[in-house]
Amino acid sequence: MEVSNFIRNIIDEDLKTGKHTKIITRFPPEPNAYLHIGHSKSICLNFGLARDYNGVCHLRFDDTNPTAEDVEFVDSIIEDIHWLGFDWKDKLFYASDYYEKLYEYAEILIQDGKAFVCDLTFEELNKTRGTLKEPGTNSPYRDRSVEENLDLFRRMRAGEFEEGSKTLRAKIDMSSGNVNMRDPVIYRIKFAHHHRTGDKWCIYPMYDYTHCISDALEGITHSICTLEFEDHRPLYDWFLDQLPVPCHPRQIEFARMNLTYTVMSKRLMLKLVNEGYVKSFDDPRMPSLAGMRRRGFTPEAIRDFSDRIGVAKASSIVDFELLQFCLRNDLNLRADRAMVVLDPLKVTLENYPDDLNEEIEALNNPENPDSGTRMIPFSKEIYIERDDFKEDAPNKWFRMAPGREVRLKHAYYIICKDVVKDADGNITELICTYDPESRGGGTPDNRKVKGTIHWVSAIYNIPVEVRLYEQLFTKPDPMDAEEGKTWLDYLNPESLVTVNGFAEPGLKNTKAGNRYQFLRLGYFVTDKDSTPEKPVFNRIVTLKDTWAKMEKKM
RNA sequence: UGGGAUGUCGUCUAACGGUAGGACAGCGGACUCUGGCUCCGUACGUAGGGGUUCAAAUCCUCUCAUCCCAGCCA
Repeated sequence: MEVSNFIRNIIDEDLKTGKHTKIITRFPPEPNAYLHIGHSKSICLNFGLARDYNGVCHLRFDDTNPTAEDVEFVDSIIEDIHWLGFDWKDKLFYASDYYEKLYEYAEILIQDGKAFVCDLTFEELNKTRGTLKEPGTNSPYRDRSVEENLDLFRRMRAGEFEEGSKTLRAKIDMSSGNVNMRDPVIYRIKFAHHHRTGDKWCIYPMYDYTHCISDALEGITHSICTLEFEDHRPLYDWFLDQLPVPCHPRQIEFARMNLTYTVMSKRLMLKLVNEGYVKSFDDPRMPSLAGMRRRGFTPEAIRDFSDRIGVAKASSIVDFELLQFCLRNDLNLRADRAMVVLDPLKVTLENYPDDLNEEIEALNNPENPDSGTRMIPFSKEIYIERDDFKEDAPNKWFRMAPGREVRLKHAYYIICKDVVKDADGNITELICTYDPESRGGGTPDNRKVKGTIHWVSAIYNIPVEVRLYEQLFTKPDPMDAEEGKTWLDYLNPESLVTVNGFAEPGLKNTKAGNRYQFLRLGYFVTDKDSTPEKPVFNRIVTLKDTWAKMEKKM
């Protein structure tokens, strides 16, 4: 699809004026958490730009805080981005690759009198920083000599000082309205083991200092980040202006994505897992890419979704319905159909020969002529969906009801003659007749039937477990809680309903990751818990249900 | 008088002084061996006031609303 947005306008202009002849973007995750659907916007944006403009997108891990980061996350992030369909070839970088260069630049800053070693404690520093409305005050260590600063900084690196006892700070302006400019810390002491550099360093550079220089070292042309970094841009530019860096990338901010019925912060996702509201980080209800992957969402649908939501600077919350649309749109063309009954009601065809065993041919996917056909066993006793029968049916109902004729998908027309009930009045069975002339779903007299329902043989079927997933929350914006409530009060108790159903036998050897449309029910994916003895399916998304909508209005 | 940003159909987004367009959702209909898909039709919007201009979503101005910032996190 064609996309137009303010970032592309900027790039078009830069290419037109000759500011750049080629663009380089980057996706810079910190390896301290799993990726979620919100990240996919940034991933699709950065890699998509590189793809469309014939440029390059780097993957760079922003690993400057060893106490939070771990290889576990670099591995999962790499897996997720690849799964989404993007690749960076040999352009895989780590901010930690630049530690030595970053250190050299810091000495330059000191030599130029633009950075100083500060002995203020954490609390003291906070006190002198001022508030949002009041300016801060200069550190008493601000005017140390270049020689002293250099000596102290080198000794910081050498490990002579305790954690927290000293920092290296940029000398900018303690009275700036932008608190980021109030002599920000650029190095802190941490005696921590880094997942890549090991114990080589005991001082680590801060984000603001590291990010802009990393961008410059990699020749990034457009450094695209989210809105909350807008306040940091003056600092980004300040560092690059002070230092002899190879280029000065342009930072551009866009609004991060929010999605209805979803929480996306790392903290909240962690709580959902740790406190058992979901089973794991790849629980199919989680907004993590791992969860969505297990849920059966396709990378194609997520990329399409990314294109459709666009990019802008106004904060927004996207309807989850759009993602569902993208999913159905993609799956409709690709998922083979299958018949599964989740809530069985037995139907006996009284005029069907006792000893007849037929196989019915069925189209795998009417949207895809190449998908071929399969055979489904038919028998005198079958199961239909309990919902598809109504004893007192309204006029507009054209599924099964006493005396009404319906079509069994791919098979025969049947008419309900009798309803069998137990002592409590529950319907236990339907006695029907079938029209042998209607085999394959049509009759010589071209008789029309309004309703077509799905079914499985009551004899030749396999039991399957089906996990019906819905939104994790009942409120579009769970964070917008009423008085006295929290987001956890809006957890949907029915976000997972597990049912045991019956499927056509062909599903026996399904493999994890296979996707299907269970006719009239929705799209499903085989879960990794699946075995040949007991296939397990996750519902990806339901089909649109016009009848349910009509029923609601009645 | 801290600083920074943002306001366009219900939602997301386009327009770069010249017909406010698209998508999802909604509504109505056609088609259909899935009440799916597809197709057709339809309703709905420039936060508010003032100004500049032949012409303003777009430029100026005031107001209002919302979001972000006081980690040795990113």
